[in-house]
Amino acid sequence: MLAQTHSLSSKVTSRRPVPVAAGHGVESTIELMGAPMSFPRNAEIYGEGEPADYLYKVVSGTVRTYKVLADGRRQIGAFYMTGDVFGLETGDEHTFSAEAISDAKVLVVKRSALVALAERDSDVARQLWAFTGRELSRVQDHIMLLIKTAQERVAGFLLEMADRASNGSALELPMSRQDIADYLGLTIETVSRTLTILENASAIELPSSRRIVLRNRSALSRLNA
Amino acid sequence: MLAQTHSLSSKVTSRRPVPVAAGHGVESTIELMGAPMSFPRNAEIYGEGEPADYLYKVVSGTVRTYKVLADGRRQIGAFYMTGDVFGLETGDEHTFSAEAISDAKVLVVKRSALVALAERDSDVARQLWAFTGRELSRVQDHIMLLIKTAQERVAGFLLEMADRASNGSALELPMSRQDIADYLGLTIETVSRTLTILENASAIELPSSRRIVLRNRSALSRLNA
DNA sequence: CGACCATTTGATATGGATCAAGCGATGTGG
DNA sequence: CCACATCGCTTGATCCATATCAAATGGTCG
Repeated sequence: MLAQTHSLSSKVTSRRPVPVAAGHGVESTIELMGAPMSFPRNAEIYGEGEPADYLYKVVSGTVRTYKVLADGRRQIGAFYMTGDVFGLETGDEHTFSAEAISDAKVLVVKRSALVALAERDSDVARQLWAFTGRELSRVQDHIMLLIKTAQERVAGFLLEMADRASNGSALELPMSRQDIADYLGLTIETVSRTLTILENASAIELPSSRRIVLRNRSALSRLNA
Repeated sequence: MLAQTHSLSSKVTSRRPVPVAAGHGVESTIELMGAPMSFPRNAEIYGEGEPADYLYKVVSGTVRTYKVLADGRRQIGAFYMTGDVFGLETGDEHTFSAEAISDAKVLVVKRSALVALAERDSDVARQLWAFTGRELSRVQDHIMLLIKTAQERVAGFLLEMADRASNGSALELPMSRQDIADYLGLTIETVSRTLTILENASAIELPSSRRIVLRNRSALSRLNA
């Protein structure tokens, strides 16, 4: 837990009028009800086991969620980028911790407000469900990555990132090798070596360590098994 | 796809009156609306990519869900036992296939019926959401298993099964070593060897291959990291 | 420029996979 | 009722992908 623990109680009462009618989903509701907050690089947004009173939507920057095992192994559950919603739980505690990877702005919404809204507005209810459903299928895909070889994992990771955060075929990674390794269940050395192999196979280019150009997507897809 | 593809259209129109009022959840609704069906050992219940028009609740027996990669590797997503709900999707296709591990009876409910009900009954809506949420946290736990050592995975698996399907410390496994291996991301040989190691460490006893007695849960928990 | 941190590269170790054989339970036909 | 085939499981021997340990390189910031 960092110094930057947020006390939202005041901020969350939105400055703009709360939405009333049905017919529009949570997306806009979050925009309307969300209180903007900023977190510096590596700041904790919430910790595993803390009450899940808020959900979040990334405005800018990138967020990682993770768990640490007793012996220090860390597993990153997901990376969230602009537009992604995270921190929504059906239980009352966060099951992962969340940190800003880079300086990040997020909208923060009180969960109880949305749940109350969902009571009356079945559109909102459906969208809350849909968020959890999307998360579920993301995690299922993640499992399919974790049973593959190192090359397949790294290729899959690059394709996933390209789908989400690329302009054309150039890719600017916000996260470190350690983050990638902990997401893929590999070591930084293996991630680094694998990237070199992919570069030598001219599937990618590495102008700098955080910048990756996908030269041959079909080769990557093939590797992705 | 097996011969036993089910055409439910007729059966699903329930013989008992459809529930009316709010205040009770999906659980009882499934009991009321569900059409009982039986699947023999190894029968397919649904296939990956098929329309997810129904959801299921296990009455007896055990069900596995799985995906197969291009090269034949199979990953089992989950085992569902008596009382468990499976096959509920937020999208319109099943993301995994489902098969009966042993002869199984399930209740089958048309998803559209529940979704329609959820429109009016926020209790039902909340429970649909909760099912997906429970599934999500199961899959997240599964990920945490997959990054561990073989001993930790097997120990974790045994503890999980004990929590769900044991009378006292005796455990009757409905699934084969191959199923366990494909759930844990290991080979059958490694599963078998690991069980032997746990037996030699007197953490468990193996009266027969499908019967396992947990002798020392805290040792298993310790292994579970 | 120099210190620091992230990343890459190299050398070696090892956990689990693979290949292969043996074993025990279950079922079938003679 | 027994011989034998079959199938699932265990055990053994070897191999290999990735981890671990260690050093070199590069990029960033004072």
